[in-house]
Amino acid sequence: MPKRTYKQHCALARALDAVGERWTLLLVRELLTGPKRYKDLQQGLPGMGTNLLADRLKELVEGGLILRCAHGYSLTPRGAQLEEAIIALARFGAPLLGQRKPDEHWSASWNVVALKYAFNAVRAKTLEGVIEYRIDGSTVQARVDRGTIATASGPRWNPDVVATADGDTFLGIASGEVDPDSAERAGTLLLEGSRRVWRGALRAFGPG
Amino acid sequence: MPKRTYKQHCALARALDAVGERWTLLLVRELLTGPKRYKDLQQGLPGMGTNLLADRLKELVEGGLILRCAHGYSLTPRGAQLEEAIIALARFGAPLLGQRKPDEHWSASWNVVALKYAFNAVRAKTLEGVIEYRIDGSTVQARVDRGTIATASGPRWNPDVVATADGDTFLGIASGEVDPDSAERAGTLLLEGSRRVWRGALRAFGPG
DNA sequence: CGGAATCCTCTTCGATACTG
DNA sequence: CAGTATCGAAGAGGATTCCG
Repeated sequence: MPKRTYKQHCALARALDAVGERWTLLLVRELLTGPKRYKDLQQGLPGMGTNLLADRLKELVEGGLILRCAHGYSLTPRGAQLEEAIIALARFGAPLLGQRKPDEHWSASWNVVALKYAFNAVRAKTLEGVIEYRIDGSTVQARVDRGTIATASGPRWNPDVVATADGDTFLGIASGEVDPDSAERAGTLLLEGSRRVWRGALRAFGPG
Repeated sequence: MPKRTYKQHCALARALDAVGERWTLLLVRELLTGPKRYKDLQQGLPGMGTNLLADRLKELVEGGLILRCAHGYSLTPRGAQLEEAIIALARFGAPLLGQRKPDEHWSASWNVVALKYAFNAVRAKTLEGVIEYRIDGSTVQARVDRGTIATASGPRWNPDVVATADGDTFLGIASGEVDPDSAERAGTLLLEGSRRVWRGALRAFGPG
């Protein structure tokens, strides 16, 4: 099996040899929020052939980027180093998001990554606290402290404010098409806890 | 032409829809150092079919990432936004570089990108000045000022120090396999100008 | 000569069916 | 549940040819 390579002595080409094939970075994105089973990966990657998923998993294990574990597959520390590149790519792709098309898939867990790329360290300078997002039944947390951010895919920290809404409402707020105050009055967005932290979060994660 | 897409409402998937196909990011890398003609691109991307290059160029023009210009093709401001993602990927790929294999291509112009990803803002805090690298006849400059870096693919600024060597010597120094002082004594590395700035550059760009 | 379009072969992808 | 096997469709790679 002569694996296809660019044959360039270049760091970018090497990275693309390792993770540049179709589906690979999306697979890593799935594992960025914690270990996943084969079945969960399939559901998070609709359209990916099951043989291809098996192939990619094998490649990534051989490359030392992921690990077989009791609960399926998880990222190694080396694999987790891809987070920065994924965030940078996502930041580039964000302006292309537009409105969600009817045939497009969407998963609440992708918001963990979204929080990171949307996070604006400069505007978050004065923000400190934990924001908990409850989206379509799943929980995502962001912990902001002195211009840095940490995220979690479940309830890890004690939240200062809890925001509950369905996916479309959050997507609308994130894109700037939905006004948070209006959504709250309309009852599609429910806020519990510190208003001050919530307003800071809007500043840190909002568009523009 | 139904273009292949991941059909996910996710910023990473959107980015990969736009630039995730084979060769695309390497093509953008070529243009990061300035406008290039079709022929130059072919030479910088050995192994890429000419039809594929034409297709990719068309896609990128349609996507607003590159522009036809008098001298061939150049990046638009939007296309230049890919630099951060490319640097992040290259930083991930750098540990995979190893030694240059005999069948691997290498181009001096790739060092412009390399300087950026290898640049360590923390260690460069006290460095200020312009370093000029002359590699196999081509000139690359790095301008460091208060922890920030700018690069140029030709002689744009007045250099504080000029380092002249062949590609293998620079690759060896970058990977830590060649000691700069030994290389200088051996005559494979020639330094002209400020020793202080050179030592600072070694700290800012060196491995480890 | 630079800048492609065409043709043909080979590999990879994606979907479905199948197995331990 | 976690994969393997199969096969048609799409994409990639190389050579050649065409066009201005």
